[in-house]
Amino acid sequence: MSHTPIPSDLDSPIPLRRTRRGSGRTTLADVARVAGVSAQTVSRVLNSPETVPVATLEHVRAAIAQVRYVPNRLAGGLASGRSKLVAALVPAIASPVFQETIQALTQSLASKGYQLMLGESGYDDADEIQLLENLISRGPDGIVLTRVVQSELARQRLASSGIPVVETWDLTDTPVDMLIGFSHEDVGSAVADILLDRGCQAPALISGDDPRARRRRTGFVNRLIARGCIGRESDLPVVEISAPAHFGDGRRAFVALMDKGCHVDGLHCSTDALALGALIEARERNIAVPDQLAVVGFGDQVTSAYTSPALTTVRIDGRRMGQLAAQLILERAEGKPVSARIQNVGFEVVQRASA
Amino acid sequence: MSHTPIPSDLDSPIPLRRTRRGSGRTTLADVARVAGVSAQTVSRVLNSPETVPVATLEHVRAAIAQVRYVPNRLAGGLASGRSKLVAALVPAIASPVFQETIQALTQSLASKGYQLMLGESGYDDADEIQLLENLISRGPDGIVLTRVVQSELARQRLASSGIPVVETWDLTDTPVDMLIGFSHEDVGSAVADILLDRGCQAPALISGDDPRARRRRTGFVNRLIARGCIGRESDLPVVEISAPAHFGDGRRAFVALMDKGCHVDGLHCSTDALALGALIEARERNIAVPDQLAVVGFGDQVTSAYTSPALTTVRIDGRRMGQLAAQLILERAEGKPVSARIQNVGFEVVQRASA
DNA sequence: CTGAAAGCGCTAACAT
DNA sequence: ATGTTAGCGCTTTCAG
Repeated sequence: MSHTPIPSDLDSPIPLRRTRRGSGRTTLADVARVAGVSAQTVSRVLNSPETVPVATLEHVRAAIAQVRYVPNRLAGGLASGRSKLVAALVPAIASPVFQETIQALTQSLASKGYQLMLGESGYDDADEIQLLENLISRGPDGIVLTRVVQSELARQRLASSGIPVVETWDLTDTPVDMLIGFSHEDVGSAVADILLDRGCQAPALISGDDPRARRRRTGFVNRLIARGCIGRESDLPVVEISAPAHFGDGRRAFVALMDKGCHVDGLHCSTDALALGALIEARERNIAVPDQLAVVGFGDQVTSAYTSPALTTVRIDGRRMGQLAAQLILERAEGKPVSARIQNVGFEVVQRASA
Repeated sequence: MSHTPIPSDLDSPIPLRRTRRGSGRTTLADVARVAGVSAQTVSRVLNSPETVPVATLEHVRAAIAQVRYVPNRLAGGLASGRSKLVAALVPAIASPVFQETIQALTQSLASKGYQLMLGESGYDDADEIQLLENLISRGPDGIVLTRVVQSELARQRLASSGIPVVETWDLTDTPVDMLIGFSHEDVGSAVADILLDRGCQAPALISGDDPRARRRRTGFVNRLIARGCIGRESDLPVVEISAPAHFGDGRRAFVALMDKGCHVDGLHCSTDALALGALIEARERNIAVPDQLAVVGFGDQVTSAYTSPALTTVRIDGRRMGQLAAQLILERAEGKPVSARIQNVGFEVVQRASA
């Protein structure tokens, strides 16, 4: 109850209750003491230098350097409500598909002193919520998802957290908050057009089983039907591969397709990795690409331009999505008006030798 | 000055100084109120459930669920000194080389409720320190570096931070703290042996320019000299590529090598990506691999097993390094004895068709 | 322009 | 087994 009962000259022998030992690390207060100013002034030097006269600025900065002060942003974040942390949730970290996005995010954020926290959700939604809660509990200033949120519970948690959310790599009519993506259905249609335009009559599909690959498949099938190439969905030979799909899967899938005895003159693979596998297997079987078989991938991996024949594919600008997502979150975090909550970045058909 | 001057029954009209508005989010105290217990008990339910009787446990958990409480780990971390955050610093996020390590780290940490913060250092050390300070300021419980720390200043900062540090993907006699890696020199020697053992007489090298690639080069050259294949370093035709090296660079480098008019019957490329490029270009030029030219890569990317001919290469267990790094940090964080501060995980030569 | 006080939401230390 | 109290290190608010 008593505040330092009586200011005596003697060292108080009365045990001053208990005390928690500080971490021992240098704090703002230490800097303030050395510089002969208040902690507040040091804080201002760090966070709003424009409000401090140059003389003070330099003096305090010298003190900071002298004591090798490293701020504690956990404390800063707690006090200010801004952590300068951004969370990103990716289905698979090792998938080349999302790397440009992750890299662009990291770089765009780092340039403003923000840091990325990375979480891996996997392709099923089992612990999506747990992961999200763990991320939210760290008070990020924004959350970037490289897909549309699946479960209703997760959507609610995100919405009620009040944290800016950007969903990417997809479109939806009901985004949680902000959205930067492209239409997977349209990609499917565009690929169908490539094959039909070059005269293919017997198309086939090797597809992943994640929701987005499924939607590309839908777009592909619908366009084939619309243009009279096939009568109904079941007319299209399809091999489905469970995500994450690799090179070897494409090779095996192509074998499976051939074993079915299908005649195929146009093949769409739902990732470039699968397409490369198909390409290799076709060569082994002396099937000429593109003359006997046209092949179209998706994703435009770095390697795809250098295969022989070079792979015709669909290029997605993952880097741009990462940059835009970072921009939206930074704008929100700094209270600026947000450029555009919903953006369709589209895609680009890359015509190469394989189709 | 005054503490609630006179406890009166009336609502004090005296303005109670100022007050900061809480974030509005549900706090421990809210849960405590609903459950009719103290905040401390709720904290114990969350952090050391084994010390709480089952009845209380269930009661409090019900309250937590009811008010949809999400803990604030910024506050928790500040109070306890443990953030359950681990920082990782990678030269290039998009490089396939480090993906397995990042993924393994993320997964191993997530299983214990820890979260990964990712930083990209680039291949030069310009802002290594700034990045490190930014990461350190977030109070991580551990820092994983996918290389040996370069600058002395960075080493000091790391050491004085008191945070457990694991350097990976390399060996050194003077680790900052813990170390999990393999010898790049030994990799170079091993590759030289592969080529020499199959009778190559005119080896060449396409190499990256980062410090580790340079050390593989040294090991390669020294073994060639030791076995009498070349007389001195300058006898070896070398094309150096600046990191990050891609597929296309390998192709161009091989062109450069041929343009020099070198006769080459054995080629080592310091990454698989470079080797794949060389393989493609060799095919274009009707150079038979491995009969006229043996090719050995480094890294064993997923695609390397499926090229034609399949690539002989050196496999590094990035996943294992990530798991071990996570394990060491978790052990330290939980005050357990640490398994082994320094571990050489070695590497494996993967003999395939190209050599 | 600078400083003092209060408190962000939580856990450690002590007390019961 | 549970509660009380005092901070963790910082920023916000208000007062000069």
